[in-house]
Amino acid sequence: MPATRAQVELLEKNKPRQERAKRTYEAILVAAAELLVEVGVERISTNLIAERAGITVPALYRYFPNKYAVLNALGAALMDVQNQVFQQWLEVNLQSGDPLLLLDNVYDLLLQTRDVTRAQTGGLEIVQALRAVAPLQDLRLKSHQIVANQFAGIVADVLGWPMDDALGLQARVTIDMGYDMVEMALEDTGLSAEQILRQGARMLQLYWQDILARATTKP
Amino acid sequence: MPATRAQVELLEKNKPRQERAKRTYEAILVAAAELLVEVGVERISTNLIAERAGITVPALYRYFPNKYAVLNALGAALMDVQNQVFQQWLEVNLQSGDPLLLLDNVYDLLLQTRDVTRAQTGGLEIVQALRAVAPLQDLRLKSHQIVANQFAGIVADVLGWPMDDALGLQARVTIDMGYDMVEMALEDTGLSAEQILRQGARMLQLYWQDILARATTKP
DNA sequence: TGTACATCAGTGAACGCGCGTTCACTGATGTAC
DNA sequence: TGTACATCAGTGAACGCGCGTTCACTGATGTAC
Repeated sequence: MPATRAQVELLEKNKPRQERAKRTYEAILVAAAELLVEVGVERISTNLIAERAGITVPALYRYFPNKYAVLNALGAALMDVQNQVFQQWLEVNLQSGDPLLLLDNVYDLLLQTRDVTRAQTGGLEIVQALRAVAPLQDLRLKSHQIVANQFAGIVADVLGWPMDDALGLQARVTIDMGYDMVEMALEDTGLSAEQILRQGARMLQLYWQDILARATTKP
Repeated sequence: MPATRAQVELLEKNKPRQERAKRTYEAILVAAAELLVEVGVERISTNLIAERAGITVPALYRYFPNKYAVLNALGAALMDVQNQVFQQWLEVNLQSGDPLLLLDNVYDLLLQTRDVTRAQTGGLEIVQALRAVAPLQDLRLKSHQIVANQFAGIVADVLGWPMDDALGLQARVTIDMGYDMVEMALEDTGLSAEQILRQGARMLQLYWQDILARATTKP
């Protein structure tokens, strides 16, 4: 039964080789992002995307097998910049020598992630589509998994802890909650995004202080 | 431009009056929930729903003006049972006399919310649809808002605090993160839902312990 | 520096299908008498 | 207790439209010589 949902080809077909093709490819992604905002996931279509991109439909089919592949490309790009923000945040805060600095700067990370997501046209709508559209769900889940593993690895490394299931789960919950906070900050425009993220950062900070406290107390 | 997204009639048309009609109405909701799981939000249609419900399309139109109204009814029902779980949890834990008991039983609340969401066919998919489909977004946001206000009111009441913006925001972040944790527990079947919720409960617990500690320290 | 030509990129036209929506209608229900 | 009838519930048929997808094709690009 879930066969209906999972059997969707997401891989891109021909990679653009010439200059003109690269512009077309980009135009497709830009058009798709705009339409995601304007009409929503449930109404977006290859016809609509091609028209907005200023090309004919068969031109789109040259690069993408269907609309899910377009959304997948959009989603992959967003996951990528989000991951890069995390990566860079880790590096900056680790090279200071004091790993506990990470805890103090969670708010910065959330804010930067918010900024980078908001900067992408349809950033929020892309994340929401990754959640709601079955063939795309793996992308977000795997991406969070990777970031969480990296985070857990560093915690284990810095503190000399074993990289066990418990740590893995704590890292995963932390990462997912972080992204959820950013999503919340973007979803409800009636609330102050900064204040939400400040509370969220505090929550994660307290969580890790507690994890650290328990670990150093026990042995 | 967002006019394209917002101008969707969500109100139901004729309420079912006779017995037969009530069965039809129910069959529509059941069919829609099943199809949400099987084909997803982007593919669900009034045609599909009517066929699955064993009625003709005009019969569906008798009760709902479009598919969004069907999803809205489904979403409203789910928000309702989730709110009832919260309501009951509050009552049970407050009548004990010690309001701090609430903190110890956050895990129970999360677990119960998970259970009730999972019990509804397409429970997770409904929540995801409420996030991703613009005309439905208000339903989830307003529902969380109401629950958060109620929570803030009780905290203010029990502890004799002023019901200010800060408290309101803290309550709102708490509620939203709670639901996000439940969603996470249902989304990633590769992880133990119970362990996720245990970590999530711990996070919220530490957060409120800190809020309480700061409040009682200051004056 | 010029051009022939292989390859890449995009088009126009066409298809069958499922979509949402409306209509005048038939049939079912339940209650007033 | 029986039935006439107003109201409620559901049908069949029809519509125009946008959807995804494919085809044989023309046109653009860039590089080998």
